[in-house]
Amino acid sequence: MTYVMTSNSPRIRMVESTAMLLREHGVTGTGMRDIAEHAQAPRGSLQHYFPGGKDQVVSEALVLVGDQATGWLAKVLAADDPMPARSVVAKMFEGWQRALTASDYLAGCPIVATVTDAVANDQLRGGAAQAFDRWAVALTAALFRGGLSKPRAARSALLAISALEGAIVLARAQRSLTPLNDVARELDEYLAGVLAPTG
Amino acid sequence: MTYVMTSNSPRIRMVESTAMLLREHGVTGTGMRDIAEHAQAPRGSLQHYFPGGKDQVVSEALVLVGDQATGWLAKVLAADDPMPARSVVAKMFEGWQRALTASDYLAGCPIVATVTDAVANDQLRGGAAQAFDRWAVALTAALFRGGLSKPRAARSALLAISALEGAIVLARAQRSLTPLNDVARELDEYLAGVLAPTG
DNA sequence: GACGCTCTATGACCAGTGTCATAAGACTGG
DNA sequence: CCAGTCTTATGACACTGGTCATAGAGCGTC
Repeated sequence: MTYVMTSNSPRIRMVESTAMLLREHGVTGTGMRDIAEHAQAPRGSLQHYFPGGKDQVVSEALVLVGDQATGWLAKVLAADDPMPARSVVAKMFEGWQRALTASDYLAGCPIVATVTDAVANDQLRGGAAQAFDRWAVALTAALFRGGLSKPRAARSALLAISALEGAIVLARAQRSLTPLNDVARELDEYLAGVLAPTG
Repeated sequence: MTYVMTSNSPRIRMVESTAMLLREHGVTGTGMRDIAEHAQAPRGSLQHYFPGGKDQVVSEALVLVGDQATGWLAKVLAADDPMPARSVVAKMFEGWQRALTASDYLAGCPIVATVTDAVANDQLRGGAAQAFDRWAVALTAALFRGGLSKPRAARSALLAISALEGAIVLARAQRSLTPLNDVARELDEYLAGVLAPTG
């Protein structure tokens, strides 16, 4: 699989490569040599830019994916007319449907991968928690602007993220979009109910 | 952490140990030596009982957790009076809340762990898919008996499993039950809406 | 008792890991 | 031009991974 690198800086390239490799192989499955090779950078540069070792590279990769997740939500928030909550969630799912088919169901969420095989590592676990939190905060804001009450938006964001993450895992296991589609549909129905005037 | 082994058979003990270790360390993070040690069995026995190597042990562990997941759902189905759908889902979440606090947020779902760092391994990926499928089928039946229509029960089961799995990951990352609680609450509301006569 | 089978036990091998050490290149400021 | 710093490049180390090979117990059967 070929990836398009967005930067010429070796440092950034390595962080991006780490994020990509994490998706398919997890933390323990991704070696420092793999990262260097994928980023087309020498192994020595890894040591140079990331004296904190593997933990540092992975941590920065988590920050990067946090940026990506919150990035388009920030755009949605900055748009002139508010996007309805149901559309926000729907678009989030669509993005992952594309990602899954494009990677032949190999790519998953790097944050989930980090949690599942590095819970015991406080630095990485904390980084994952922070990434989730940033995502949840951004989505909460978007859902609030999209018509949900504040406390409801927070809980709905948590539900949407959880359901999405779980559905991604199911979809990868079955190599099928069905879980993602079904979950998106029921989630939409839930949102419709929550948004209904008959609160 | 001490686990209670349910069997004296070394073979079964090793499969059980594998399932337990998978929860905290994932596939790549769990070594054959770890399994043997945890099961208090010699390394040679692993080779003897599982000539298929690590893949075989992990696969059998996945079958085991599939059994556990479908086990109590079968009991629910066999009960005289049907358990309402909302209660079924609620109880599923409660079980995981206990598991998380008991393990200090270290233990996750072995199936998720397998998918996240062994997607490329067809045998393991297939085993995970099968475990998910058995679970979904059993839960669908329980939800159907609990008051949902057949097609709705299938999609709701997918949503519930996805949301649960995702919430487990979030909870482990944050070392908090909040995601699990919030997700359970919103899921319950969704089920209430789905069950409402005003379809 | 000797055989055969199941199971236990241990040592070795090779490929892989993250990290360290060291040196060579590249490029800027004087 | 040359000194100094940033970056690249490679080799080595200590360790762990799964697997293979082989031998040793335990035990029932002919």
